[in-house]
Amino acid sequence: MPRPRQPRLTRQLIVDTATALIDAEGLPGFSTRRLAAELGVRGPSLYNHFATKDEILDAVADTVTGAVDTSGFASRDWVAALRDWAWSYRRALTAHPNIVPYLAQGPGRRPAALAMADAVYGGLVRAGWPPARATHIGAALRYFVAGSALGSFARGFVEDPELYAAHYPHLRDAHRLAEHQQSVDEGAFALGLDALLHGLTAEYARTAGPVESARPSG
Amino acid sequence: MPRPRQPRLTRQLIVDTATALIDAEGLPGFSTRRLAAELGVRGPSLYNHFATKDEILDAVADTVTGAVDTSGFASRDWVAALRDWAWSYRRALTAHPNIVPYLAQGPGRRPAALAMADAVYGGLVRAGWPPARATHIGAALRYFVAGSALGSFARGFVEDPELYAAHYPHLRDAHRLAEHQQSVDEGAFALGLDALLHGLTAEYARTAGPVESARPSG
DNA sequence: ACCCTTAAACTAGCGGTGTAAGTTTTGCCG
DNA sequence: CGGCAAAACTTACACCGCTAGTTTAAGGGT
Repeated sequence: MPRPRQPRLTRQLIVDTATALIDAEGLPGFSTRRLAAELGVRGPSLYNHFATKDEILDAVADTVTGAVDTSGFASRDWVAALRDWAWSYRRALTAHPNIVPYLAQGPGRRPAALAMADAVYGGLVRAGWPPARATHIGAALRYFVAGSALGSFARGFVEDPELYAAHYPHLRDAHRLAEHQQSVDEGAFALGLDALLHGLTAEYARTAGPVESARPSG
Repeated sequence: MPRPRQPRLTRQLIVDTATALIDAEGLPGFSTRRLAAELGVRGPSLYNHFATKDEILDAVADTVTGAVDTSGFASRDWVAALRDWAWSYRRALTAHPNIVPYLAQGPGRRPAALAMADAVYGGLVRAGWPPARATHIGAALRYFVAGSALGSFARGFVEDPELYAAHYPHLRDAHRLAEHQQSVDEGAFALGLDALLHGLTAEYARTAGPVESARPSG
């Protein structure tokens, strides 16, 4: 078949369909041939629009990351900004959990991830954190959010009571976790985030300060 | 070739070789044929010892998790125990970073991961944390450790200054992160862990208490 | 109005993957 | 010592990412 009157594929259409496919069938079920079939097309046609499969995945990941809101760093104090950002970040990832293992490996060349890192780092430095500390804080929060979206604690447990009862006495009711999965994960996230921010606030009082009153000695 | 005088393969030998191969070439470079070649064998022979490739990966992941030390929960206060565990957990994962994306998806049916979860949960409950809180704390710490081992913040940046300078003003020196990768990641982990534990200590003072003096209400 | 370049689909095919099926020979147990 | 299970093998299937070359339509230049 030759070139059609109207192009059947667009980068945008490919990315949207890929996102839906990954959401529906997971990363292992996502192949270029399968994606092409979903688009009514023949596989290699995708390579007219993307150079590699990873480039498609990067575009999907970038779209997901693009939904994260970092506007708090422009308008609120750093603790509130971090909290808003972390929750927004988490919501963006849990909306498409299957892409997280790919996405979590690093910002790489994805512009949205870089813009996010830039906004967080800039906001923290503006709030008076030393640059090295700002990097650490951004990384630590990213660890926590990515980990929470990736390894849903509850989802990992198998629904087979027998498996646990025998050998792991404290986990006797672990299979019930699957029922409360969302609430367990959200509760753990809320607790951990609050604890993190609490600890950072204490650290801030000890070592950092507003930009206009730079600390006198190193 | 028929059955040999002495079996050439053992589950243990397969797991060890698989671990080394994954360490050396990463998850994408790990295939059953490649592993078999490394063992001087023909590919399908592995299926005499493991049912699927994932079962091999589970065994590798379980061995890695088995190196995590949870003994602190038996001998130290809960804060020190959590700290020791988190660092041990992190060391175990960063020793084999390439398996982490697979491992981080959940404990599943891997006994070492389940034993670890059991020890942490039990230790926290013994220390006076309400069961639901103990679950949340274990999960939160796991998020943080898995996230830090998975998405090394520094490793994710590309070594191309131009890429950042143009569009992300605050990340102008991001490419330098690659040079200090280990120190950035460890610093971020140390900061985040301390903050988490600080926040949990405050929460403990507010809501929990030793088992022998159970709170009177709610 | 025509040519020519480029775009966007196609088909064919390469080397690789996980794994199922069936074969062969050995070691061990009754 | 007969027979069965174990552990290697070969063959093969369906799928994978991706390359190469083909075909035809779209669109810009003269």
